[in-house]
Amino acid sequence: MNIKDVSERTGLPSKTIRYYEDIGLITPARGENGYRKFSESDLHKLAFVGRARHLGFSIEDCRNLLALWGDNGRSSADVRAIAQSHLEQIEAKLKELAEMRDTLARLVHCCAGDNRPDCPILEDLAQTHI
Amino acid sequence: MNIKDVSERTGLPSKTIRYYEDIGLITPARGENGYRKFSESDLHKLAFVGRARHLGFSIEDCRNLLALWGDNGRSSADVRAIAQSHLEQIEAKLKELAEMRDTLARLVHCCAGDNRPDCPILEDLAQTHI
DNA sequence: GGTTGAGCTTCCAGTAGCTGGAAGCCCTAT
DNA sequence: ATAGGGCTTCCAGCTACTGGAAGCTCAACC
Repeated sequence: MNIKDVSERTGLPSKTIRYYEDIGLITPARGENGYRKFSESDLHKLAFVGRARHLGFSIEDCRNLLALWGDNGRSSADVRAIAQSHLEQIEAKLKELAEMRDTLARLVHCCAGDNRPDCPILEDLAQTHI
Repeated sequence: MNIKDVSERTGLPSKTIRYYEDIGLITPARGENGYRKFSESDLHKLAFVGRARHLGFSIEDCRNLLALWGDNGRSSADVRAIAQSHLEQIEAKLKELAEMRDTLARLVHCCAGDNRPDCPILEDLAQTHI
């Protein structure tokens, strides 16, 4: 299968698929013309990575998850540890973003948004604690 | 004032302050020895940017906010538009992250996390919709 | 006066995860 | 034969810094 078909079936852009080969996530075969020839296994790996990325896992996490997926002697604890750690990072990020949202929402709400210069948003940013 | 003092007073790393000069957010004066000489105005601008960044504004937003801050003829509507747009992006990101968290939390919860290979996390990632 | 160490400078490279574009080969259809 | 689309590689750029090397400057100490 050529790259475009793989792209359509996995939903990943061709550029991304080439990139994933570059960094060693997959190693598709090559035809005599130099074209990549993707196997069903390549396809499954790409789809796996696509879903892991969709859940926000880093490429390095994806690499480790792929390896565990292919390792019949794995311990589910290892998988769980990766997911747990990632979950904690997401929760931290969520907290940070929620704080930003609260502050911003308050400021936006307070700002008249008219043609006068007075603006609580700028006032807040300019507050000097130096 | 030298860069380290500015770093301590604003909480921004020296590297970051130099970077902000590089990209034109500030233009501190120079002493005869070539050292940057920061004015109070530079300090306030850096603190302003620091707080805007803390609220997640992009550098380009910061640049625009700085310009509006320094423009007495501004309309608060322009400031509000930047903040509103940023707020919407944060809300979108929050939603995305919350979905990730929900899925991940469910998967992590379902995974035994022992020394057996069976793992609902991998099973979920490997689900073939191709 | 000399030396040492900290602080300052510039410049280059690297981070994450792609993405865009250029130059050029290959394949199929007309 | 030629036109087009698809494939290839390679290089550059995106965000917002950050690390490190090489080298100048300054203040302090002997």
